[in-house]
Amino acid sequence: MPELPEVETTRRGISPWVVGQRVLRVVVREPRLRWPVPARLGRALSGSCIEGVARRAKYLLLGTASGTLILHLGMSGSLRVVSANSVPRKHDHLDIVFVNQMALRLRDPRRFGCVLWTTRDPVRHRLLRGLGPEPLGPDFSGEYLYDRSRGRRVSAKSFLMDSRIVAGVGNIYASEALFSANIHPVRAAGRISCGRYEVLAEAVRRILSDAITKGGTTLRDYVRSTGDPGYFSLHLNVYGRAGEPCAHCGTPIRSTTIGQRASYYCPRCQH
DNA sequence: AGTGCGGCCTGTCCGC
DNA sequence: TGCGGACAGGCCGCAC
Repeated sequence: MPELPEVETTRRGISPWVVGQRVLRVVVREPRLRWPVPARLGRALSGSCIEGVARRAKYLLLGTASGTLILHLGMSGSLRVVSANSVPRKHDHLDIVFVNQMALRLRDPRRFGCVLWTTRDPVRHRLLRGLGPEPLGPDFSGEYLYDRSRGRRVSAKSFLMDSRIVAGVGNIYASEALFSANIHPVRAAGRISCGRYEVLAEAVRRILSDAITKGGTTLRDYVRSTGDPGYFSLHLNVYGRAGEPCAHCGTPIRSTTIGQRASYYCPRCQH
């Protein structure tokens, strides 16, 4: 499942292969993603150069002179750079074929991802305009979380996963960051001190940054004719470890459901 | 406004 | 061994 670090690693992995390339055509084998792939995509992109690949939250933004391709990998999406004539496998839904006979190929078995086109400033697109600050950007801090959380009764975990509060913190990283900051995931967001939010914000930054650094070793996997990008394995302290001893105190890790999401925490360390 | 939840999908895992 | 069913999971969009 691509979380923010995987999306950032994907961005870095494909950038050298697509930036500056001219689009020859777009091949859509399966338009039924989360939203239908726009029929005008081929017309819009063909003949244009990809000028840059940016990221906002977990959205990838491929910029051209006339508009921006907005791409989300959903739960199961991946991008590879392949030879344009390589045979697509099952779930290879879309190719952006370049003049140099390479192609950017989207694979997404569960089709929770999306491919959209906008001619406006992409950050004003309805999917992006309401997003909170980037967790690795300058506007994200403990003080910011503290200010936004006053009066809020939602759980700390739901608060941290609310993309309007901070963009792109997924289920795994929310559990891990809360564990690192010793904050119980169901504690009301409005009842956490500024100092504890400072620790939490720093934990979010550190955990995401470490994961991106680890992803750097897999960059070459984004370019090959077969196989998938190898998502890196993280060292996880609590996620998926129900029943296992806490690394700090040995108490068995517990799992519960918060906002319909699996959540993991140490009942002794987190409060 | 804040909060909770339904729904979209398929691969994987479990029990029979 | 094969099969059906439950489940996971990002996140939008709706209902209250």
